[in-house]
Amino acid sequence: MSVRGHEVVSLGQMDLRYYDILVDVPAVGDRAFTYCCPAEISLPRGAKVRVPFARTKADGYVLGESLEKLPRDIKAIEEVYDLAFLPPHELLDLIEALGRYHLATTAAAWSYLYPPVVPKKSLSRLLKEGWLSAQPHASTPVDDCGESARGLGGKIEDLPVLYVWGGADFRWHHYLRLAEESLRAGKAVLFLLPEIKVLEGALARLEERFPGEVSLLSSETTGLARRAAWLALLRGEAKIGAGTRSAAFAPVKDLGLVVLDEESSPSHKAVEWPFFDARTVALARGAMGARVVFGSAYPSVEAFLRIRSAKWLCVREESPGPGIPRTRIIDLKEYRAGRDIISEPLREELEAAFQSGFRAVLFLNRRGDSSQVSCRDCGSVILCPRCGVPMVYHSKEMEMACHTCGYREDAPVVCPKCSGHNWRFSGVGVERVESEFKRKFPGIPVLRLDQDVTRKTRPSEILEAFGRLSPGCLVCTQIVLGQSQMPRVGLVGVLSADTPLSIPDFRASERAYQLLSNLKDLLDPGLGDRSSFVVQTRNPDHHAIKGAVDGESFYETELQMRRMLGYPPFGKFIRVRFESRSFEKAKEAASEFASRLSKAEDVTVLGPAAAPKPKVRGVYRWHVALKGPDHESLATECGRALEALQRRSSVKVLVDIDPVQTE
DNA sequence: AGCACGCCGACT
DNA sequence: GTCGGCGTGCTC
Repeated sequence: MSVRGHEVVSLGQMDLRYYDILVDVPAVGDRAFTYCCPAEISLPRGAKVRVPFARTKADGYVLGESLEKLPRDIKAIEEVYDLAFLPPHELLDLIEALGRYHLATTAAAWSYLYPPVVPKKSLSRLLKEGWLSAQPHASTPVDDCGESARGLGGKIEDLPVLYVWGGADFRWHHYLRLAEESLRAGKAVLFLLPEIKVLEGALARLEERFPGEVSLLSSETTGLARRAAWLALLRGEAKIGAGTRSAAFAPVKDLGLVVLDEESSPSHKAVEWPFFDARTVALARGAMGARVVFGSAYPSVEAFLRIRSAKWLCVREESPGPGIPRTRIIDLKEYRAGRDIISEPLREELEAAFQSGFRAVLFLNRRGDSSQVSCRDCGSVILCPRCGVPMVYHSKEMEMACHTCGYREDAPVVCPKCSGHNWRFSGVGVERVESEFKRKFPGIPVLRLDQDVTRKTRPSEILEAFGRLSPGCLVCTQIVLGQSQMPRVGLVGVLSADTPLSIPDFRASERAYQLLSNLKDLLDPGLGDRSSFVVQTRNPDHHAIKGAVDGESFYETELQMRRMLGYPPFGKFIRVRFESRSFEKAKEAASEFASRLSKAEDVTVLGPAAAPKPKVRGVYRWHVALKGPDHESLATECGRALEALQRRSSVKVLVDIDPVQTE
């Protein structure tokens, strides 16, 4: 037995044990490697260890004792992470199955079962401190998760859910009622919120009802606090956990209830490999006996279908009834007052609102002044040198900014290509809206809320100032949504509802519907029909726009279209992204993958195409989307095609099962 | 992920 | 002739 270099323990004379270990290095897949450690140290399945791997170190997870001894040098485990954090057996099984579902490695999936900062000890220290006292779950598998769930059993989508459909107060009334019920039965509760802002709001409600009892699992809380919360829930010392996406994995003991709020928020889905979705994780945990509750004011199309087909149980808030805001769709094809973005009918609506002393919100989901600056002489567009997307002009700072990577530079005076100095500014952003508003309503105070303003001022300050205005106007981007301090207003004007519709994504309509509905909810319900919702669009007949204005006709139309095209929830969808520093390589790999799959039965191949962000920080992105009738066959075909694809270290492959956002 | 091994183009 | 490019493969 040779142990090279400056090893901490000399294993030369010792009795050894061998373990099969899954190293958390995506490129090696689920292949196990054998490592050794002193025979006194026994490691249970799922134990997290640090091992030497290639010329570096890697984290790994114990699969079990190795039966066959390899006829070669076997390296020793270097460190062992505190076994107090060992997840229960059933959860390891479940998350392993979830990893397979996502075509991810088991190690990558299991890594989510540990908080980010876990103390670890070297082998020598473990031997000195007396190992056996330090292993709580090693010999006693945790038993309290109801019937042992062998993986996922059936299909994830078929697991039962209670859906709470309504406004925030209505939802939380039910959430808290169900939580109390679960706690009374001695079972723990896990709350999942889409993002940190929403979590803070939820925490206020939770703290009011369960003061001092809520353990925060948010990735924003520091490593140590999160570790303590994690451990308390794992040991059953704490009974209520709350957090964002990654908290869905928290190994809570005796979990009786998982509440996932704002079900339709895309933030529940990770944007990085392996693209886990908190909704899927929550559903999976239902397979271990926890009750799963989803809620939203505007369910996703998938959720709507399951509710309607009675697969999921639903409690729904009664509609508010009288006092519905006046709504108006303005066809921009008719009212195009030159280059102005505030149309004449919208101007009139605003004037009327201001005369009543109301506040108004003008929404446009684009920052800056002009989304594209091009040279009138040679036609060249100013592009980000790193991302290749058009840069946006910000007049106040006289800067060009890349909204993909954040790169900024001074606005050019002369064209770098032809030395011309006649610039064309096209596309409108909120900064242009602000200046146009000032011109049209010189007497009305106006504030702007977007990512650029928030770099210097906190949103809460701006919203507080806005709340004191009467009348007043707030020109804003998406950032207003979910701001807890947002004052209610008498008018909401959507300057263009078309941007979200033009995104090449089958969920574009759904997102536009959600966005418009959420914006409509900024209106003061107390004002009833004195408040108004005004939408400017070039697609006045689009079902997403009509749906947001007159109720939920949206879902029926959208379901029909999705059924016709075989999109979710009527079919399964996988997106595979190919990344490379070389444009050609990324494209080549995507093309080869696509042509390989074009022969497969029951698979529709979309693409290859350059990804919506075709180049990010110097890396080119191509993607291929796959459509098929069920997950099993689609994932199998996808996995097979990827294996057959010749390995190119210069191309990174990222598989996204059930993609939500397309990037 | 790193890092070596190996096979084709510019150069002392 | 060699130096060095990175494409390919391996890591217990």
